[in-house]
Formats: sequence, C-alpha cells, structure tokens
Amino acid sequence: MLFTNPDFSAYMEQLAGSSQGGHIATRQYAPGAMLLRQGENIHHVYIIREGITKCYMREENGKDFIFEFLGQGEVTGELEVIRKAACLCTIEAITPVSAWAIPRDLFSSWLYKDATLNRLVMEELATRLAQTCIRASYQQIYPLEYGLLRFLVLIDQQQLHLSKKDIAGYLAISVRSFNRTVKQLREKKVLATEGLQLHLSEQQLEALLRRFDD
Amino acid sequence: MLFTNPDFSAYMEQLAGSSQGGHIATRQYAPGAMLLRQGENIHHVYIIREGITKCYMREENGKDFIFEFLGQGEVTGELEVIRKAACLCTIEAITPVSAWAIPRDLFSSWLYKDATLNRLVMEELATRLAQTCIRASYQQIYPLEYGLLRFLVLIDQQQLHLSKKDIAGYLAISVRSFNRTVKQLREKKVLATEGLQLHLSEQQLEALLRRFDD
DNA sequence: CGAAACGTTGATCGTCATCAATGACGGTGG
DNA sequence: CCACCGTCATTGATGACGATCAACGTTTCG
Repeated sequence: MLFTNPDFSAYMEQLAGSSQGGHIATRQYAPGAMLLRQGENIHHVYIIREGITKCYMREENGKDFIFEFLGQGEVTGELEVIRKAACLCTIEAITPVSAWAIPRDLFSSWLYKDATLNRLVMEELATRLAQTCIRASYQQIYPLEYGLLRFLVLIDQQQLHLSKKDIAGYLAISVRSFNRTVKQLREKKVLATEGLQLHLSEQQLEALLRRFDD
Repeated sequence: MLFTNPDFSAYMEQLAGSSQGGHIATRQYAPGAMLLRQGENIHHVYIIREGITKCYMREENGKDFIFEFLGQGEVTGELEVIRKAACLCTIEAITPVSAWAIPRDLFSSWLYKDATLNRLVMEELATRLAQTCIRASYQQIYPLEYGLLRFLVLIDQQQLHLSKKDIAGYLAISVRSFNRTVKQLREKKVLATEGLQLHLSEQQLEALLRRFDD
C-alpha cells in the first residue's frame, strides 16, 4: 500500500546537509511525471522527500499492475543498482513530488561503505519483500471483493486519496470492474452510498472478512 | 521458481571450515520436515546445502500459496532476523535436505560486520523481490492457463520433479483445477498425452503465450 | 503354502451446477 | 466529451458427486 520510511527520510536530510550533500540533487515532478521507466537503464537512485508516487509494471497486453504507493522516505532504483539490471517497474508521481537524486555509481559505492545507508536499504528490502508476499498470497487466494475491502480499509486509515484508475490498477482490474464491485458492496450496506467510506465497525469488518474463510 | 545461489553456497563452505565454523551446525531434514513454521519465532537462519524445500504461506481459509522452491545456497529466516518479526512462511523439505544452521543472534551480528555476507544477503533480497514482483504481476493479470504454461516451461528447463499438489500450490489452485487445466492443454496438443512435457518448439510456445495478449 | 478373491485407499476424471469476473453496447447526466 | 451504470452474454474457475482404476494388503479357499 502506501509505504513510508521516516528513518530513511531523516537520514537523507542529514546526508544532504553534510559534506556529501553536493552530490545529492533535489528534483521536482508534477503528477504524471515519471521518475523511472520500466525497461530503461537507471542513472539515479531517488528517495522521495515529499509527495506520493505509484510503482507499477505494465504487462505485454497493456494492463498495469500497481505494486505499491511510495511516500516520504521511500527509495527507488535501489533494486536496479544492486542487481545491475534494467528498471523493473515504472515510478510515476501521482501528487507533486520532490525527491533526492543520488547518482547511480555513488549510491552503489555508498551502499557498502555507509553502514547506516546499508542497514536502511536492507530493512527496506526486507519489508517490501514481506509485504509483497503477503499481498500476492491473499490476492491470489481470495476473491476480488475481499481484496477490495482490505484495500479500502487501508485507504481509510491512511486518509489517502487515490483515483479510481489507480485503485483498479492496484487490484489488477479495470475501472469498470472496480465500479461494479463497489456497487455490490454498497448494496450490501458495507460502503456508504457516496464515496468509498466503510460503513462498519471494527468487529463487523472482521466478521465480514472472516466469512470468506468458509 | 527454483532458486539457487551458488555464491552463497560456496561462501558457506568456506565459513564452515573457518575459525567461525564451530558456530555453524549442519542439520538434516526428511521430506515433509519443516525448517521454519509460519508465525513462530525463529532461532536459526538456515542455508540450504543440499536438497529442495518449498516456501509457502497458509491463509486463514486453509489454502496454501507457494512462493518459491529453494535449492542449494538459498537462505531462509533472514527476513525475520532483519525485520525482527515472526516467521512469514513455512519452509518445508520436499526432498532430503541438509542445511547449515546459524544461530539467530550470530547471524544478526555477522550481517552488518561481514561484508561478503552482507552483500550476498542484499543481492538475494533484491533478486527475490524482483522475481516476486514479476510473478505476482503476471499471475494476477493473465488467466490460469498462461501461468501454468510458464510454470511448465520452467519445470522442463530445470528438470525438476514436483508433486501435483506442489504445482497446484504454486499456482494457488486445487489439484482438481490443476488436472482440469492440464487436460485442456492436452486437448490443444500443447502437452504430451502422458506426463507434463511440452509438445512445442520454442517459437510455437512464444506464439502461444503472445496469443494471450489479445 | 500359494493363488485367487476381496476390500480399502487414493488418484483421476466425467458431468453438472454455480459463482466470479469480464467485455460489449448503449443510455444517461454532468 | 467523459464518467458512470444497466443489461446481457460469455468466459474463467471452482465445488460437489459419483464412477473408474490401479496399488496394496489381507483374507479365503483349494
């Protein structure tokens, strides 16, 4: 979902103000602008300073699958540097974004020299891998309605505003299908008739989710 | 799919023979035995020396989802040490397995002191994250038949023998559904009438996969 | 004792019904 | 023009039930 990493963010503030700061640029992106493009080689690693991006992969049939939304303190491009590979997904701003940019080779050398950076990246990778596994599992195993519900809970908690297109992309469905499923949830009185607010208490929600377990 | 990591394996051989070797035990597991159990706390990090394990998560409804098969040189339990969290998935031997065991705290301290180990783990996490993303995407977006085909190609290439139950678990379906889909592929002359061998040339296969792109 | 007969078990598949999810087309309303 | 939704048809995927068959061990009878 929306990942953030305050520790990483704080460390970058510190780095940018240090003697190394000269190597770190700050760049601005308008919504829709891309920080990285799937399949291309990267030149910089970016750490989000402000704003939200989406991280998605486009399949050969043109359908997009959004892995996560990245907010403050999230790093991107690190996978590619570590693996010395082309860009896995596209990173696109969905709000105005400002990001620190570290040249590829510099990041690569810091990564194994700067103990703090090393640990931050290691923990970040571990967290993402765990989250990705958890989601891949339940999205495979439970029906769409279940996945949508869980997602709406998160949106609610984080007070996040996302376009329908992006929500649909996260669930790997079309906007049409998304609308349909929302309507079904409204008919079941799970969602408010307007907007995407949940209409349930904590317990009701848990009971509802558990009902998918047969 | 079946991951292996020869570099990690080689490094473990070396470590086990060094002055640190005393801390590293070797354990044996029969097929069906578990190295780690989902939800439990871990006490050791394991590196597979020989044999194959499956790494899977069980959802509340009792269905299993297999993430990957781990072979020689693959590490497990590292995520939990890095994140200081309970076990994400169960790791179960599917052939006789022998594994190096490193006590949790020891691994934890080596991880940020031993540069080689650090790099091996970092690269391993990066690779797994990338692979997991790639798979999550296409398994979400394409129909079952597509996923099965891609999986059979890999089995073929790696000369791997897996039980039907495990193949089904990887695809997140029941054995019944697996059998059904196999039958459909046989009727389309894509698979041999016996076994799971592909019956196509490289080009035919590519053409077939591309046909899913509309 | 040994061979035929029997019963149990698990794997597979035909069939049917059902649910989940999508695609297409057209209408409505801002 | 675009976002949204009603409707209908269709595809994708599953679950339930029952028949079949092979494997295996045990019993029974000559």
